Order: sequence, then structure tokens, then C-alpha cells
Amino acid sequence: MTKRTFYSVIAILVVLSVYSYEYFLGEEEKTELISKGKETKENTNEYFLPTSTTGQIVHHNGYSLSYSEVHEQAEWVAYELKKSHLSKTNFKRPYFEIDKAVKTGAAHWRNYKKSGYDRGHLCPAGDRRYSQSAHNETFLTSNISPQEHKFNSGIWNSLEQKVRYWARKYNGIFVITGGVLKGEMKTIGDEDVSVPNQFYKILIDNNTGKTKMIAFLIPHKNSNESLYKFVVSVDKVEILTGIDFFSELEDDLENRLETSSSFKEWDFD
DNA sequence: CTGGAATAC
DNA sequence: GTATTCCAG
Repeated sequence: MTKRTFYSVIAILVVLSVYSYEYFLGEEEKTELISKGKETKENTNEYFLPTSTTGQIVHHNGYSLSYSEVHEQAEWVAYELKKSHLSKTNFKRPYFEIDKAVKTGAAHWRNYKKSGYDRGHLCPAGDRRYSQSAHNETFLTSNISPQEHKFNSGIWNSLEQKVRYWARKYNGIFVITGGVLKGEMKTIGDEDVSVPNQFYKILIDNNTGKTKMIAFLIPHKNSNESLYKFVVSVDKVEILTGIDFFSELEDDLENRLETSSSFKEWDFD
């Protein structure tokens, strides 16, 4: 065996062992890895979790979130939307449940009843249609924020559909989304759930060889303007929210990508 | 797709 | 609270 062949065999063994190790991991152990932020894989966007300003990160199978007890909703929800996740299966909408994984107690859906606001999904049900459990998991009150119906079914819905389009086109993307929980906000319900004045969505594509990201910041009202008009730099969202995104990226790359508000790499159709 | 609400049990 | 049916952006 030549030296070169020997090293090739070693390389193959290493790759195989990594994959088999992961294969045999239970969900709990995977969650462990995620929370420690040590999971890195090739050809995937998984696990770009932002920092938490509230100190309460919760991991579900289909998404992770950072819960703000003060505002009774997540400051961010993060998940990977793989190409393979895209499905047209039509599940019946379940009832919203209180997220028991939120130790401080997530809000009850009653806060939203007759409030005039939608229970707006942060991780959309439409992104988790690959299994019944993944779909139902999005119906936790830690995954919703009060949204005007015209906003939710309008421009926000358009953005969510664009995300699915990009996930299909770019072979999966990683999504971070939430309301901007700052400043004066209206509240609804007995638990005073804050109504954000703006919502953001940040996408990173680490699959197509060249890492690219894009951020949207949209006022909480419907708009007929084109989506690209709401593109901002990731830095702007960081300044607004106090959340640090993509800190695991190499500093130069992080800095270069986060200061940019260019969207030329993203096909808007 | 995104959702609410009325009604009956 | 759950299930069904009907409704709107």
C-alpha cells in the first residue's frame, strides 16, 4: 500500500465514523451538541444559533428558540429548512399549546383570542410539513408572535414563500426570525404579550460553496412594496435587537457578510 | 399559503 | 377544551 493510499483509507474511515456516530446519536444527545454549538457538518446549514439576550434557549426537534419572558414570546426562532423538508402534505391545524420546555412559562394562546391579532408563526407551519410531529411542533405558543392579519397573510407570507423558494433553489437554507422586542410596544392579553413594531428574518446559505446571507426588516404593517426594499444588513438587525448572529463564522467572513446589504446573490424572480 | 370565529358537544 | 364548518387576506 502506498503512502497516498494509506492516507486515503484513513480519510475515508474518519468520514464514515463521523457519520455513523451521528447516526446513532439520540435526539437528546443531538440537542446537547446543538446547545453547545459544536456541531459542524459539511454540506449543511445546521446550527447557526444566535446568542440569547434572555438566557433561555430551548431546543425542539424542528427548531430552536430564545424565549423572552418579559415579552412572552421568542426573541428569535432558528431552524434549517432543507430542500428535503419541502412537502405538500396537508395536515390539520392542531390547537396551540403552551411550550413546557420554556421554564419561565410560555404564554397561553388565550392572550391572542379576540385581541385582533393573529397567532403568527415564527417557524411557519408551512416549513415543517415533512412530518406530522414536526408540523404540530410549530403550534407551540413559544413559536408565535402577535401579528396583524393583513401583515401576516400579506408581505410576511410572501417572504415565507420566498424562503421556501430559495430553500428549493439553493438546496436548503438556515433561517432566523422574530419580532424586534424593543421600544414602546402594545401588549395583548392577561399576560401582556408584546406586539412588535417590526419583524426581521435572516437567512444564511452555506450549501452552495459560497456562503451568503440576507436580512429583512419589515415594519409591522402590510405593504405592497417589493420584498427587496426591506433588505438590510445583518449588522442593522444586531444593533436593533442586541442579538449576535453567526458568531461562529470566521471573523473576517462574518464581518464582511454582516455589513453588506447587497442581495445580488439572491434571486428575487 | 396565512389565519379567525361561530356553533355544538 | 375539542371538532366541525365556514369565512377572509
